[in-house]
Amino acid sequence: MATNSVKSLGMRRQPRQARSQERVSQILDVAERLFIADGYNATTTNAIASGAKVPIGSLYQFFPDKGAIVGALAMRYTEQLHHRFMELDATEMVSLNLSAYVDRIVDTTAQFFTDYPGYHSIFMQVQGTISELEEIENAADARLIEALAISLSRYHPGLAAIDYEAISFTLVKAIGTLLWLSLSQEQVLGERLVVETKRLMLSYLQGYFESK
Amino acid sequence: MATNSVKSLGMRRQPRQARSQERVSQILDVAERLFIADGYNATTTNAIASGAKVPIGSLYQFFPDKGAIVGALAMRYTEQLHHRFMELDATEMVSLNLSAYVDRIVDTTAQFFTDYPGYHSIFMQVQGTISELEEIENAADARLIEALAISLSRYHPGLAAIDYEAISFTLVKAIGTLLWLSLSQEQVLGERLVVETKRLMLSYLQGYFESK
Amino acid sequence: MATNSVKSLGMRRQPRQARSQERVSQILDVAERLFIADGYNATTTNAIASGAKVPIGSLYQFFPDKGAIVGALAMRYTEQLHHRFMELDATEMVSLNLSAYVDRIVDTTAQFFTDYPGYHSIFMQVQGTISELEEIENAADARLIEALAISLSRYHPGLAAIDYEAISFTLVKAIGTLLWLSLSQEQVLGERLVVETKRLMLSYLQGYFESK
Amino acid sequence: MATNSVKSLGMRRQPRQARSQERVSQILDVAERLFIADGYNATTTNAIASGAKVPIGSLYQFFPDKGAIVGALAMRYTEQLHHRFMELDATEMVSLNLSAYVDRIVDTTAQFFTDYPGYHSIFMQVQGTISELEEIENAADARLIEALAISLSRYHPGLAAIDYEAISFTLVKAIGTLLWLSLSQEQVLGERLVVETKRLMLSYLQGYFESK
DNA sequence: TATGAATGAGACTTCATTCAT
DNA sequence: GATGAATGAAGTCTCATTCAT
Repeated sequence: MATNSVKSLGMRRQPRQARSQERVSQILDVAERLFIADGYNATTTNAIASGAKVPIGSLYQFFPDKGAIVGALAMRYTEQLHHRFMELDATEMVSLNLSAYVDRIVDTTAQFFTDYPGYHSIFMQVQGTISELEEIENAADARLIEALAISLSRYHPGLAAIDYEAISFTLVKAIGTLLWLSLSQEQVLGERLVVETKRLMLSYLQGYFESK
Repeated sequence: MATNSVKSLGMRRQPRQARSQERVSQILDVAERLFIADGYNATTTNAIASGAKVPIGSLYQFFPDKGAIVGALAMRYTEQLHHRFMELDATEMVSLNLSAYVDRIVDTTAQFFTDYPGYHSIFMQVQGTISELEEIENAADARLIEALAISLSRYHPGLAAIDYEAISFTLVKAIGTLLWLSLSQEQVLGERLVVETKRLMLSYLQGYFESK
Repeated sequence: MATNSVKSLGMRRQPRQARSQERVSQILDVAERLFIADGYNATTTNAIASGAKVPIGSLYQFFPDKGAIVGALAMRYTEQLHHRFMELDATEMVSLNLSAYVDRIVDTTAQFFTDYPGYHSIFMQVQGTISELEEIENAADARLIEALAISLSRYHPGLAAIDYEAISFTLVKAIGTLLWLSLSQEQVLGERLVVETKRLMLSYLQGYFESK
Repeated sequence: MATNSVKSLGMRRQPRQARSQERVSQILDVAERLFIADGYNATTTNAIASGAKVPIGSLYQFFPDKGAIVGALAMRYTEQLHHRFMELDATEMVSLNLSAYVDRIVDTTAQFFTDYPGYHSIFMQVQGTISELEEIENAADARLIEALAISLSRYHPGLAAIDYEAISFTLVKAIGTLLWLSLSQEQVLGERLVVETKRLMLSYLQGYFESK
């Protein structure tokens, strides 16, 4: 029944023209907003299309199905994450003391969640429902984990690669959860949560870096 | 899986008779399984009913709507959590050294997630979608957080109440996420994740308890 | 499937005991109220039963099905109508002039509709849906029509029986509609409508009675 | 039955293309037939859709819900009524004597009910059940009443506007009921009822017009 | 290529009625 | 006889996706 048998991982057609790219962007923006506001299932593809002022038919020219929209959203987040960490990496992190290093990372991540509130909220909802997502999402986090692992190994060399991986995985997931939660808490608790997140990360890294 | 009693809150009728309680349990067991396997939205009330060998009409005699089923599931988890921590509390935790104390808590939590794999998986999916859930889930976690706060204050007195709260909140959420993730990882990474979780918690608590 | 194959026209079991009669009365009172308020279909038999504080099982011991409740309601109206007209008949109507005679009849009818606002409202909704009703309702109106025919023939003899019938039919239906409508109109229009109803009836009868 | 255009008010989408208009007409025709035959509540939207050979989804593209179908039916009747009375108005009614004038009006109305047997039958059933209907239906009758009031004031000037309104209201409702009933009576009684309706109207108007 | 009307499987839920206790 | 939990057919309406124009 589907004329398109290629289960593309992302989009059906790579938009090459300016207008198309704009449209895809519009669609993703609207989808993100609606997914956050109403939930993934309550958001209809028609609502996304009309919200983005794009004919539903056109939407399906860019995305093979509803899941692909979340997929593309995931890709977009991944790009952003990558971008942010490249920026972070450009600074002279190595010269910082551990506390400052931790601050930088946590603050950057917190900022990311503030800028992209859908990152967690959307993907949590879709967990296990959309098979295509698994790969993308894991990819997104994996990239982040890898970037952190590299940063850690640069900041404090000497551990095994597997250790950097494990530490990075643990931190990315724990920090991600805590900072995401901090957003939905009332002011005071939210801020305290950021402080605790830093303390958690700092203590953890100290255990690895300063135990000799 | 469990034939314990379930407190209402969204339930239409309190099942008083043995047969009814069994049915409700059946429904919840099947619902849990399907929610985990297919996701909340992909799971139909009819599938739950037929899976539990209960007429759909009967299902709706116990639960006003689909959301109430997740609600009841949440309550059931809450009961279990409470139960587990009461058991833990009964042991002489205070006499343990910090490392052993942490081990106990993490292992207990890990066991809980193994026994109730739906705890995280289901609730993450429904985040923000089901309003009635919010309260239940928050209540569930709040209870857990409070229990941990009390345990911590007993184990190592001297901090302000607000600090125990913050530490407990941080730990419950971080540990919850990490242990939940450990379940879906391959053997080796999964086990390593448990180790890291303990290390994370231990370092963090040491920072609070051993800094003088 | 039905253990009771006797499609009784009214009730399943004639309540002989005081408590039963009271219960039937309760049921009909509640049913009337709900039918008017929510409409026939939106009113559930369970709502009627619980409103009347009668177990649903008992309700079905008095009434074979939902339709029978409307049927019984119709019967009750019929009785009342009959009763009212017997009372009216007892007075010395013959001695009144035509205008006073008309006033009496219209006012009595208006009073009846005020006392039993369900009379029209319920039966209109059910038109054609409940076959058993047809007979009852027709019977109800037929009885009224016959009573008016007799009254008219007494008041002004000399016409053929068929004429009294036709006149009475015409009047009962026209007056019924107008007075029923007058109830749902705002004060002023409602009262005017009663006046016009009298005028309509008076003119019509004058055309028959005073044309010589 | 009629392929005329239908004004929105409860319609989801204004059908602009010929095919759509035809579909809407089809839906309304079938709905009318089923509502009359089985009653409003016993008629399912699926039955209407399949009867009209229109997918259920398409039906719901034109009508937001079941009630809107009755609403559209009401609008269609209103259009027809207006049309008929415009035609009647075009003739030289003023030159007729009262008896002929009454004949014209009653015959026209009788013809309308014959052509649109659903007019009364359907709306009586739904009285008070469908809120959106109230406005439409009242509008339909109101338009008819106003048209008659104008006709009366032209035919026999000299009364107050309020009187024409009251007379017209009274006549429209009374005549409507009687002629509608005449349709469901056996031949002889039906014809007699039309005669009586004319007599009723004539006497009533004579009382107003010839009383000096 | 772009559009948006059309499609129909299927979701959730209700409620008249029964019958085991 | 009295009770009310149990039943499941059936109703209304949604929405992801297609395809004729």
